[in-house]
Amino acid sequence: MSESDTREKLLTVAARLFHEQGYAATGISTILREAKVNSGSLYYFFPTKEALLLGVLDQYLDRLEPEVLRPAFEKTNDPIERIFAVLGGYRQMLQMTGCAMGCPIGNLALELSDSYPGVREKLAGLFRAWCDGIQRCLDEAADRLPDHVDRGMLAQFVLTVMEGAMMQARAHRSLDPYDASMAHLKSYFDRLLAGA
Amino acid sequence: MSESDTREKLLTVAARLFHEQGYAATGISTILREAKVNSGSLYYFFPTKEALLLGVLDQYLDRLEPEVLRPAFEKTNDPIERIFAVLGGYRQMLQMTGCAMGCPIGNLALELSDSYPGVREKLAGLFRAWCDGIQRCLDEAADRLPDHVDRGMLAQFVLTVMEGAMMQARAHRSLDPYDASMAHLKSYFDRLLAGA
DNA sequence: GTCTATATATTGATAGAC
DNA sequence: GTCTATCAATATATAGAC
Repeated sequence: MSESDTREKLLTVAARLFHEQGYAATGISTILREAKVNSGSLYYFFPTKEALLLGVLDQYLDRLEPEVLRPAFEKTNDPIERIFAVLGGYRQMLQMTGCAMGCPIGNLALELSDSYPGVREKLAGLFRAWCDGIQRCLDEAADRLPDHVDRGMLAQFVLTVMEGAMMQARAHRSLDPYDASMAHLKSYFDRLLAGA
Repeated sequence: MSESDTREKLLTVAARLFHEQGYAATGISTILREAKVNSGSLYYFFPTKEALLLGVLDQYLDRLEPEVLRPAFEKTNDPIERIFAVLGGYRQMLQMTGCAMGCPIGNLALELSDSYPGVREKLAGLFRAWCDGIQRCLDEAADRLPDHVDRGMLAQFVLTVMEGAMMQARAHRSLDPYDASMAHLKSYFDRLLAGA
């Protein structure tokens, strides 16, 4: 196994465990066991557990465009439908995990925004990048939206609804709250687009 | 100090620390030190750390009506304004903590929905109770809302937006995302109320 | 870069006197 | 109900040979 394979494997396993169990609840020893890597190797690449987390967050940023946004955008050419295609992707993730796991970024944001400043900044950067993707869609649909709408703020609202909806779906172990919130978001968009 | 004073103090300190640091990141020893209580006393009242958490959640449910809903409802008689008064209360909490702490229930929901079944159910119960409070307002305003609106789902949407907005405020350490999302929620309500 | 062995602190929880 | 002392397990991290 090449050097960077080990690094990648550690990032993959750590990302999965942080997502499944949370950061604090995931022990280094569990990561080592599941990645089949020894302690010395992990600490060769990542001096601390926090550094490993930062690596995981960097990886999420790298994968946002190719694995989250682009696949959804490819489903349709209508910019507003593209936004709801992204939201549909998260619904699929909920469905596949029985509404157990939620958004990996959102989970970490509420678990440890405060604890580590560097982590908080990276999480904020991830949210900003996600919103940028949504805003690109909104900008494309600018002529269909009322003039007074701040498209950056509207993108932020879309993220807000998505994260809140995933939280509710997870807490209730049901897609219903997610679908209900998506329906209202859709209704809001319909009204915005109609009353331009 | 009377027996139940000790229990109350443990619940108060544990609630604060779980809110500030998260559940997994909060050690029993820290709770004992800050509550000035000895190990034996804690385990007399709560057989495990999880039981202590369940106690904290029970306390949150007890205090929802008197400390969250009623104070907000007393600020105005208009049922829709009452909803936004509740949301304003959370804004105040964000402001007082420099956007550091977020919603105690939401934080716990994303940290440990999956880990402990009993905990997840109590969290879901808390969310349901909160939504019930909002729905009472919506029911009062039923004649001003379009007939097709499911008021339970709309209450759920209000919670979704509130939780998502608190997450964003915390991640960005700024009230702006919270205010932006509240403005959009208000705009949605205005459109619903106008187009009844 | 990887290996094994280990250090040190802290974790949640218990025992038994009072 | 509260106290002190302590347990066994686990935590993150390190040392040093290979």
